[in-house]
Amino acid sequence: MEDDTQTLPCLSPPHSPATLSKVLTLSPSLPQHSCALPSSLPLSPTSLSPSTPAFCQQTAQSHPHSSQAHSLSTPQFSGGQNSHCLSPSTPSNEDDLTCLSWLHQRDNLLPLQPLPKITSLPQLEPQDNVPASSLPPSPSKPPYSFSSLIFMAIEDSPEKQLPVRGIYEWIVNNFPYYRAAPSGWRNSVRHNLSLSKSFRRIHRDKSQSVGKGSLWCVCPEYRPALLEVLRKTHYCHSSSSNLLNSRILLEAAECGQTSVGNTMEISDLASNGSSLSTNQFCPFTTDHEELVAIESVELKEETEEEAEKDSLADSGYIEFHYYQGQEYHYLVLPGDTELDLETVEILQLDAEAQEAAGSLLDLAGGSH
DNA sequence: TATTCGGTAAACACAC
DNA sequence: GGTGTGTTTACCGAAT
Repeated sequence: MEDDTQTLPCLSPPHSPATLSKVLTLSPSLPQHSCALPSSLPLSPTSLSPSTPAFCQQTAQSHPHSSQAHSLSTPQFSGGQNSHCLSPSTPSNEDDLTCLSWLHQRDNLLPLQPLPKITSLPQLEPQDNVPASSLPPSPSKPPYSFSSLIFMAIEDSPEKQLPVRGIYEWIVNNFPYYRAAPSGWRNSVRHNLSLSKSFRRIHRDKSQSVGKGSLWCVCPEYRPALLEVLRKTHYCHSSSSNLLNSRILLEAAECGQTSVGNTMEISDLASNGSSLSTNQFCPFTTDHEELVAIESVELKEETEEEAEKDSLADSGYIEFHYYQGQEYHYLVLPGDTELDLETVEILQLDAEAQEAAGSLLDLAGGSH
């Protein structure tokens, strides 16, 4: 019964959230039992230093110019070259901001799983040389709702659609808790799929049928809401000062996209102005630098003129609209963002950051 | 206190 | 007939 997932084709990307979880799991700010690592990702004590996350090390090597990683606690990735999307051949891949690349690129996702609602922090500063042996054996239940899990699973798929079985597998692969959990959660998944308006069933052509059931996708109109839920979940469970976790799900929105254009969410932009990182989670276009500049200009204009029209205002966000090339984009910022002109200028002028960065999200930094 | 939301369990029908 | 999928209902607890 439970073995089916083991026989399923692997739908998970090479860089699953679990990967970075290796690093974050060892963060003292997080319960050490929070995340069980996939068997395919054996712990390597040498790469588990919280102060020097593996992804940072990797980035430092691949991006010598982005060495300002010293100020960055979030992972950096080689954006354009990174196969952020599971479907490299996807036509829209290059410009695809819809891919939740963060699912692959920031393994610091998983560490959020078990976070208790404890916000005490000072004593939670990262400690070096945390022995892997100190890791408790069993993972705790992720804080994400099933809707969020389903959302992430679907968004993480190349075609942005998955069969129920594929959703099962994604969850199991990325959240070890469910690997050993009673199978009841699958019922919950199905329950959510059926009950939630956020998900839509796609009837398969019988000619294409590769098994039972249908494919499921995310309703575009509900995507912002799902992203918001993710964000809130993140904040709720990562209010600690652990920078490694501070931007995980915020960046879910970075690549979010609605039917009308691309969406990027910079949730922590204002909250951590001191850390303009060059991290790259989002698969920006090759014109990213230009994109940044355009966004910056738009930020100034829209902040003054359009903020009140923000359709997301109720959710605490401000939208900034702009055109890039032939495409319409909009940038989503938290409503309480205090983005001043200086910051905008920095965004524009920080050529080095732009060079290495692929995501404004990481320019945002974060400290919650 | 009432409402909402999410999780869980169960039952049932249907398809493979 | 067994199993997986999809739907629905009900209940519970936590959060608002």
